[in-house]
Amino acid sequence: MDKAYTPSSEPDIYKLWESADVFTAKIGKLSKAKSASGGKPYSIILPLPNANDPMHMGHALFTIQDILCRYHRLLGDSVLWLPGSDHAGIETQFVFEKKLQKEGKSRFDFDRETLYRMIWDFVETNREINIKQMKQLGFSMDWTRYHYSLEPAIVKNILAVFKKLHHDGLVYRAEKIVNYCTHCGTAFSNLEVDYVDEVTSLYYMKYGPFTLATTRPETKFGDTAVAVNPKDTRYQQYIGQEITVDGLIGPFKVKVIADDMVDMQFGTGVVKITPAHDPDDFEAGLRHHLAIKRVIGFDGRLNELTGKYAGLTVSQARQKVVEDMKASGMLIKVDDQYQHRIGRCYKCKHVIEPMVMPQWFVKIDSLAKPALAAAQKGQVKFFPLRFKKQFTDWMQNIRDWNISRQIVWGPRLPAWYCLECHPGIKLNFITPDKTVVTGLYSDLKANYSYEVIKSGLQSLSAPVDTTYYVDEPSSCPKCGSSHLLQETDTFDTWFLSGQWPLNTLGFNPADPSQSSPDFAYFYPTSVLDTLWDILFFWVARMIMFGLYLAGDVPFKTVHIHARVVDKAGQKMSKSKGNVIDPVSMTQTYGTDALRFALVYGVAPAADIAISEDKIRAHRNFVNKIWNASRFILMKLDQLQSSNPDLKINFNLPLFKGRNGEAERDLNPADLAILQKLDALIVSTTKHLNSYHFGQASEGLYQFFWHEFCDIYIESVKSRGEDALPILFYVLITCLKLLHPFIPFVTESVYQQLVARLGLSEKMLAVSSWPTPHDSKSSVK
RNA sequence: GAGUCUAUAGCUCAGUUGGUUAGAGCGCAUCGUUGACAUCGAUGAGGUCAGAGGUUCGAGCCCUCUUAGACUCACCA
Repeated sequence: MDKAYTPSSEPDIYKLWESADVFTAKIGKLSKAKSASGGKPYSIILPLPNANDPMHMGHALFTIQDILCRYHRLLGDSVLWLPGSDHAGIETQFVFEKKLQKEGKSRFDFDRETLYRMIWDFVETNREINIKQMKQLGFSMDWTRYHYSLEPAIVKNILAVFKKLHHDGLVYRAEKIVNYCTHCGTAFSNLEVDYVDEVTSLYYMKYGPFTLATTRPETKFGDTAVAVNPKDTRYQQYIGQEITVDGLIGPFKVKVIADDMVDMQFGTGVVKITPAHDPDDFEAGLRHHLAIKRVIGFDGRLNELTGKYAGLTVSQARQKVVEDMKASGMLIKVDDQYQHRIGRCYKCKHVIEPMVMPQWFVKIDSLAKPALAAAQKGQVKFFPLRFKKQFTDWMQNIRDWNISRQIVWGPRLPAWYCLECHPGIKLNFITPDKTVVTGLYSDLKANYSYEVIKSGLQSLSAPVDTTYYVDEPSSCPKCGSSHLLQETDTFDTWFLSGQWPLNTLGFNPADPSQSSPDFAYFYPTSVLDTLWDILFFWVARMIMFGLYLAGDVPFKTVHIHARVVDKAGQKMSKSKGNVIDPVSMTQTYGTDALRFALVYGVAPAADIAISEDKIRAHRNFVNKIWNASRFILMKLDQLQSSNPDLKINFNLPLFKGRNGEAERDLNPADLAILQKLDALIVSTTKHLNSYHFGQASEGLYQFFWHEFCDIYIESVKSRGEDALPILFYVLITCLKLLHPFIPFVTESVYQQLVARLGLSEKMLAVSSWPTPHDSKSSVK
């Protein structure tokens, strides 16, 4: 054996496991019943990484799942850990557009088919890297069951589920106010908006007979009412009246409405109502049947209804409007220290512009109720338990889910419109000579053929009342025209990943009875391990889809782990320059060192502080294991050189009588180490069963280094062959206990032992979980 | 505004139903090791477990309040 453990052998060890096919799940075919608790299906679906993502510490935390899988494999369970990767809709398109930008191009230079293919190729190259890196981290995933979210069978199922939702009356189109990012060019769900406290200005302006306070003077062109509180004695005489407001581009008239939404204490107790560009005002508009007047376009600029302000961006317009109001004496005062919350795009950080536009929604109530009940009944358990409350609170207040995104990277919604029946459909397309054309079909049909429009199509926007067909008709069922176009909106990524456990296990939404054997055997899965940040995005959606489609939850336990942060408790980010790259750490210190550092001394769901120092410390631990093993084998060498016939008797004496058997004599040092080892087996098992990985790893570290190496091995240096059985017994038992955490060094050592001792279990990864030597110790 | 979490040695953190002198890694000090160990071993310094009060025979752990951070959710212009 080399003088020190060399991580460069890790890829060979991984190949050894792969060649023995130990990670491939076998349905109901267990090699042997290895322990009382073993022999059951145990499955984990990997929280699918984004296909375009380079590996970071978040991925390295899959170690937790690997520990569980390897532990259960040793228990004798039929283990499936199913890997995959996600096309990650907006995330990927965002990265790709940045790349285009560097090349001096933009997405508007291409038709959607071309753009889609370009992103596809971009993702394919990265997907391979991702897989290679996961193997480097030793993850015992079943690569024969790897899936990608855009593979044809999965997309087919997604579309079938959409049709089922539609058939069940749970899908609808509606013109609602949505969170629109003018920079990303798409709407988002409520979850994708970050609200940031910011200090801005609050403008007090003359507004007909009133003075009112607003943060958004530039939207006044879209006002269709002004509101006061019905109890406010100051304004009683105006309620129901129509007032005239000087609008900078000429006077306009609005109605004064009374609504409880108005806080009499705030500002002057008067609020201008802009239903087209504010969520609250939109709601008020519904209550009072107000007109919706759009004055901001999807490009983030004021439109033709704003006179001289048309073409200005929102912030430019605000500045100009304020200047003009000041000049004309309409501006009363400005509070420039007004603190409030501004919604920003979680992706690009630009201010979210609430917009009224047609979108696709899923009615969520009938999906959420069973999911809520499942959490409350404990059908899905949460660990740590506090996340259950967070989950149920959210599920009780859930709103309809906007599933449509105005991007190209993802499956398009399976809905088709007839252009001839609905010439009011708005089109964007690029002609063969690379000109971008925008307009209503009714205005364009004379100059452009259907074929040119279809092949160059970038996006379309159909009025909310447009008839659609969810099965592609060859011609319009109403008018017989063949001029049909498919909706250009794509699915929210989470609509796909919400069905991930079902799709990867071979569930057939069209006919559940035709689902694959994997589904029958491994569903519901055992554990879902993830970070809390996607509890609502992903976990909630999976539970809803699982119950809705398959009638059962997708996993029995949700295990929430924390974020990896740096030594100072800061989130790792490129801009802070505090990112520790897991791949380079494995190259420097070995994968095992990194893995152990990620779980050692970490409390459940507490932030995981990682530093190169910590990884180095655990590299030393890994090396300690290597050298202790080397010492024991050298001891064997020495003894065998003087006694070639030396045989090791592995029938260790029990230190308490088993079944009334008499106690045997044991050297006090032997007795002590065996008793402590038994306690270690019991505590490690207990901690793994309760997801206390930090404590499990600490116990193993303490025992191996300070009990076994410092005390026991030191004490046997002067002893002869009588010490060998217990030396090997303790070593092998420790290798098994440590293997889930640090698979490479333990397997590497174990292979040496197999070569020297001819052990019956030839591979540690599929050996057996230890039970206490003393029959009276018990493992829960 | 509602809710949740965190506060333990210089630094990063463990401490699972309350029980004897509160632990680890890194760092620090002294000594020893070069035939298991990119070292390793031995010994040591260092904490009124955020503050105050309470329950208890007994509290880092349970309860209340205070202070300081972090996070989640929420439509106030």
